[in-house]
Amino acid sequence: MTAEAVATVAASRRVADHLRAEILGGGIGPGERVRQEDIARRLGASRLPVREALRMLEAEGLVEHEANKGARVPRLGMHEVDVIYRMRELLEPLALAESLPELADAEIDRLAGLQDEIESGVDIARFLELDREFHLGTYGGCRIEQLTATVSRLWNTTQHYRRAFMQLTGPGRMWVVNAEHRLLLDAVRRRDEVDAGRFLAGHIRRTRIELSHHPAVFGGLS
Amino acid sequence: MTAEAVATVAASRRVADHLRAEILGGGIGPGERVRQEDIARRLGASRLPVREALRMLEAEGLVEHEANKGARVPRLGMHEVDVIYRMRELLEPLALAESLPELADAEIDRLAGLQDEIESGVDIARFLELDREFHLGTYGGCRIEQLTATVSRLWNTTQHYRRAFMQLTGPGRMWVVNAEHRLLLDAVRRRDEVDAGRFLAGHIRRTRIELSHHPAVFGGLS
DNA sequence: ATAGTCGCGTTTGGATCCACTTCGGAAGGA
DNA sequence: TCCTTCCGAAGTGGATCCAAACGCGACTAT
Repeated sequence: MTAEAVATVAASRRVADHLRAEILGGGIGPGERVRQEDIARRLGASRLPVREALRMLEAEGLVEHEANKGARVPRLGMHEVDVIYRMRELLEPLALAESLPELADAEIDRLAGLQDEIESGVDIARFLELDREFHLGTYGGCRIEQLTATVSRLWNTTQHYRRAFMQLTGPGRMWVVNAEHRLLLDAVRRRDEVDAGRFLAGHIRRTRIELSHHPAVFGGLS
Repeated sequence: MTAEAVATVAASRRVADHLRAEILGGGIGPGERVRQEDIARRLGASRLPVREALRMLEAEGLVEHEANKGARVPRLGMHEVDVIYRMRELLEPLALAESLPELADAEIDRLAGLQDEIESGVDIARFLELDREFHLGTYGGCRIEQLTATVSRLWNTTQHYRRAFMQLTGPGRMWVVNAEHRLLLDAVRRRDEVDAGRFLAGHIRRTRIELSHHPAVFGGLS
């Protein structure tokens, strides 16, 4: 319609990006249906790229698909989220070790800047964005597609429960997060993969355990 | 064509299953292109379900997609396969621990039967099928979709290199595999997740190291 | 009054058709 | 002779149209 065809990126990718952002931002929420025609009209595209986009998101674990019944955002139980966090404890130190030698100093500076903004006091939505950008940023040097893709999937599928947890508990224990991030950053700067991996695994493990103390995060939703 | 429309399974799933079997069976091989029209004509379907199937397989890591250039089976380097095996060392013991309490005795008997057939002496193609069925079977009790899907992906993307390795080295050290499988099976029967996890990690690690001693597996391919 | 059944609307699944990009080859000029 | 450029074929991306399946509501019969 309007002159939006500036960059000829594939429509299916554009749709997928939009839907991903909407789901991660909390606009859709677990258990909610995603109707093809709605999305198509809303994004000004045909249903076909929407279908392909939904297949991609299904691959990323962001939606689940049932034959003749359409797509919906999956609803996870506490145990499932717990195991996904255990997977993160195992995989992310590996991704970090792969990334460390390739990580440019300038990039580490940028990550430190993100942490500065986190400590400056931001709202929950912004914190979730920054935290994600910070951690995934530390894996930016990892060239193993399978590993980075898997880690992203694990982050994506649990995003909603991180938000619910933050909304439930408030910023009271944010100082712990900040301390862990600072220690992690320092180890990254020293290119010390052992230290960095230990801090990282501890950071994820502590979050997992705190999550398990708040079952309300998984019970009461939209 | 023929009356194959017995069960009305979605065409896209049928296409995906067929392609997956063909790629895992070695019919397509790394670096090879997968043209939509070819597949569509060959399976008697339109190009649309083929496109959706390719998107699913892309999600499973079996093909990679480039805009306006189509899909091809990815070609992995030695380091990439090495890291994927490290991921397996970390994740599969977790999947096994999740699976063990739910695994029925009858299922364990069936897995032992698979190992019997492996030891009876089979060709490489059959061994690859049995080995895959054996290991993934031990994770059959794991109810965490993200974990089982990830493990399957890791198996899928490295299948071709396992085949190349077997063809290169022959069945000389098969007794090691058999011993490891037997020890693993025994620990599984005892529902000992610590022992089982240790044997499993060792099994994967040994394979990874042997693979790394044979760079020819990654160099010479059609 | 309630439970079962029929039927219509909504939504997804699939096929055919058209447009755009890419790659290979041939022709022309330096 | 070799490089450049243009053209055609092939293949992918996208849109519209048609068929099939699920869900909900109304109606009927017991």
